[in-house]
Amino acid sequence: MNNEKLVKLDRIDRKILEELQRHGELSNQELSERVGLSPSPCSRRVKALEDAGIIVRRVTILDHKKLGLALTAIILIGMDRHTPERFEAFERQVGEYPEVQECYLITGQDADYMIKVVVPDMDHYHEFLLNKITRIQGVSGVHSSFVLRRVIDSTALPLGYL
Amino acid sequence: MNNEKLVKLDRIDRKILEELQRHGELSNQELSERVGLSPSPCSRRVKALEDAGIIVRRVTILDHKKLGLALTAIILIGMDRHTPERFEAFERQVGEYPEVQECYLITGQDADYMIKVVVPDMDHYHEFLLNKITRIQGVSGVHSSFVLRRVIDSTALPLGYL
DNA sequence: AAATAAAGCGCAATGTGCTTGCTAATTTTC
DNA sequence: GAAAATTAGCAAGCACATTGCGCTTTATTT
Repeated sequence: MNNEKLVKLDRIDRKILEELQRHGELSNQELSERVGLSPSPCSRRVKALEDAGIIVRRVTILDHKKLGLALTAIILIGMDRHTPERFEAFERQVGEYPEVQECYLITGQDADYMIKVVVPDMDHYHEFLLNKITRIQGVSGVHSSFVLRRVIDSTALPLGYL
Repeated sequence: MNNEKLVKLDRIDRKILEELQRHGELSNQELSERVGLSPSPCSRRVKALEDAGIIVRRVTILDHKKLGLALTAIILIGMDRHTPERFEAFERQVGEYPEVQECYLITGQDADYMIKVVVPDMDHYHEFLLNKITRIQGVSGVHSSFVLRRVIDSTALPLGYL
């Protein structure tokens, strides 16, 4: 549970992570075959990776189009004052909105936050922006971009550096 | 496998999706309890949601800091010419780089692509930008921002609109 | 409104896969 | 190079997922 430094990972651990990041549905049996291990040590390694906090959680990815959520927006947001109170209030408020999938505090003179928002269509986006984002105290500048095509949409980390 | 219109989803289906998008590790047994169903119909519903393509895939989320991947960058990229060949070449090339977690073709006059990149540190980022991104044919403008804090980092879709 | 058709739930049983203890082998350390 | 520690593999016990089936509930039709 601590945020301490890197745990030692051998080649098999990396293989396990590589497989699981892309195929979270894999049974332990199939995973063990792919990494060249028998089921029991494979299961133990996965558990160790979970306990070490390297494996954070498992999630299920849904199809937004099939759920009627066709519009994804990237919004760059600037704040009027860079005080902790402003930031805290913004972050607390943004956390209340399920439409916000990602929110990062970023560097750069153009914006303080970058958020990714998923909504059904442009009407809902407009409503979201006006009634939710621009209403938050301290939001001074907003610049919207819309996703035309998802070229890459992954959660996988590059494990080649380890 | 088709991209046809929305399948009808009742309240229980939505509950299942709501649980699974946040807790992909849930056993069918525990899921069934949470949505107020016995295991068998719950399993059948999940399978139906998979077959309908609403459940796309399961993934495992890893801890980047523990893996020594401390730097996340948001890069806005402009292209010199807006021709299909340019776009195709860029997208093909970017797909080769495991550091790129997301890549979206977006609207806006400032940029054509927004990509999210994960690397160990600033040195590696610099190298990545110079040797990989700016080398791609047609890349004319690049603007980098760096993630200072991950306020929200989720893959969950807002299911309240259904 | 009554009857029929359709869809979905729950129970039970079967089969598969996960997990834990233990022994042997491999790797690491001094 | 020897001892100690870590880790793989085997086997067994156990838990869970899944499939068939009868029944209830909902939807449809006349």
